[in-house]
Amino acid sequence: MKIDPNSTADLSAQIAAAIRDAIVAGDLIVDERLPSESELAEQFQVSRATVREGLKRLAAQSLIRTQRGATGGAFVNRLSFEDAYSQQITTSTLLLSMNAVSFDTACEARYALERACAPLSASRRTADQLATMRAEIFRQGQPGLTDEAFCASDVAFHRALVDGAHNPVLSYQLAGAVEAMQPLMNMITFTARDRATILALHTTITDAIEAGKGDAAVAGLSALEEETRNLAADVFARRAAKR
Amino acid sequence: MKIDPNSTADLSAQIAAAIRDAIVAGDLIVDERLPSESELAEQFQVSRATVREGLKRLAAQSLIRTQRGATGGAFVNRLSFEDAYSQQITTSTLLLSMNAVSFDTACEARYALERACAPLSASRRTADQLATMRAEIFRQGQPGLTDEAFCASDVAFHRALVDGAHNPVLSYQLAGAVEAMQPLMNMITFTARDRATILALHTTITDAIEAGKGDAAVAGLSALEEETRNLAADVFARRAAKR
DNA sequence: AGACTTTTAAATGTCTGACAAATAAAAATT
DNA sequence: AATTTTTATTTGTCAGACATTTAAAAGTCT
Repeated sequence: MKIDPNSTADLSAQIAAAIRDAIVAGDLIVDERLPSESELAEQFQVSRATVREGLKRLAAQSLIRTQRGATGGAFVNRLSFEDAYSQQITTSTLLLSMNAVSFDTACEARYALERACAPLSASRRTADQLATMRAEIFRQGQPGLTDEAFCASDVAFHRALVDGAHNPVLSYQLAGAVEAMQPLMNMITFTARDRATILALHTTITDAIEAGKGDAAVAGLSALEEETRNLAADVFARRAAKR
Repeated sequence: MKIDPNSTADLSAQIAAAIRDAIVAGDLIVDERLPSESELAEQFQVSRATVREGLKRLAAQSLIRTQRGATGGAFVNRLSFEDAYSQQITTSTLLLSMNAVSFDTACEARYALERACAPLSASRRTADQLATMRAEIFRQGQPGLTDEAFCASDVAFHRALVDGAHNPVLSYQLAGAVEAMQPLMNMITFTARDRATILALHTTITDAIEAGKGDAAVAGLSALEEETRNLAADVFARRAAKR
């Protein structure tokens, strides 16, 4: 682990990169303790403050965790799926909001990915996941539900569908795509008729999943995608007309 | 933007969270300049060192960038797809290597996602992307290619396929899945016969993409998935037998 | 007046040294 | 032997200083 004294980059960034590389390369293994901040400072020939800034960068990416006290220090962190989820969601959300990604583009990506899960979910979903989907459908039918609550329930429904594939890697990837769409979905106001249409499609999809018919679930998702895009197009058209 | 003086969490983490929330909520917009470190220190009632540690956390996530000099400071960064790619790849790679994700699970996720792109790619790919795919196939046929180079070319091939969908959100999601598989793929040694089989499937897929036949491309990817899993199973079986 | 150079001010980057707080091991006490 | 106290180690935070970079302001020359 070395840093380049001729580089113009911040020392703290170089230190973070050096340690990160060591972790990715497997030179530092999970739960291994890094040298103390003072020792690292001596190793890299920098001050403790600079080492700390480097370590904070790594902590922000959940690559290390720190512990105070006599036997404390910085430890290589086992990146959990949960940590990765939340990072993914933050990143995806900002990516969409900052880059003028069109609703259609985001929607297309989301449903394409979700269709990839459907056949797996149809053959593997647990009774529990199926029950969650039914419960969310029921909730979505309750009168007096706010648009935000409707969207949140929608996310929960799709989350259960995705988790039904029983593939943590897929769930992780999809978490970003599904959750990042929520702010965009929240811009839509759902009429009672819109909700009824969506509900019917959710039921179609759930029935297909229950019956183990992946193809039918995929078809249902495609119909839902079209419906969602039409709804959004209406909203944008109305908004444009107002100006 | 406030921090909770009763919280036990690190002050630098709280500061980072407060600013991150402000960015996600849209209170701080892209390219907006944050107050200087000294001003933030006064606002949060902490030392400048603590503020800096918080800012470094945000910089590690590409949420801000800093500039030195008279008109410098910390600016809200427009999270680019490129930045998001590389973060995704690091995260995905570590996630797989640290969590004992089976080859089959990773492989299944990867090909499921890739099949989601295939129909879009079949209808939208540019001539350029098609040429890239053909070029990589040609490279993969060269004798004397190392296993690592073969894998790298494989990644480039699939990358072009995914980018053919012309959906940056999909490309971003897939970047992680495809690249994170590479270390796993590198564990496999490819015989000449294996390579020929893979090459044939790559050609099948490319032909389908060129002809605009999404279904055929999907079928080709499924065949490739099976082939890949069989190869891996052989490797693991041989390795187990050696013990 | 305009072009060039010098100065200045503001900001981040780094260093030093100190103290606070947490924590586990070692030592002392009951 | 069990409990309490002490000690050492480590991270978290602070204060102040200086280095470096940068752009604007001031000054100088043609």
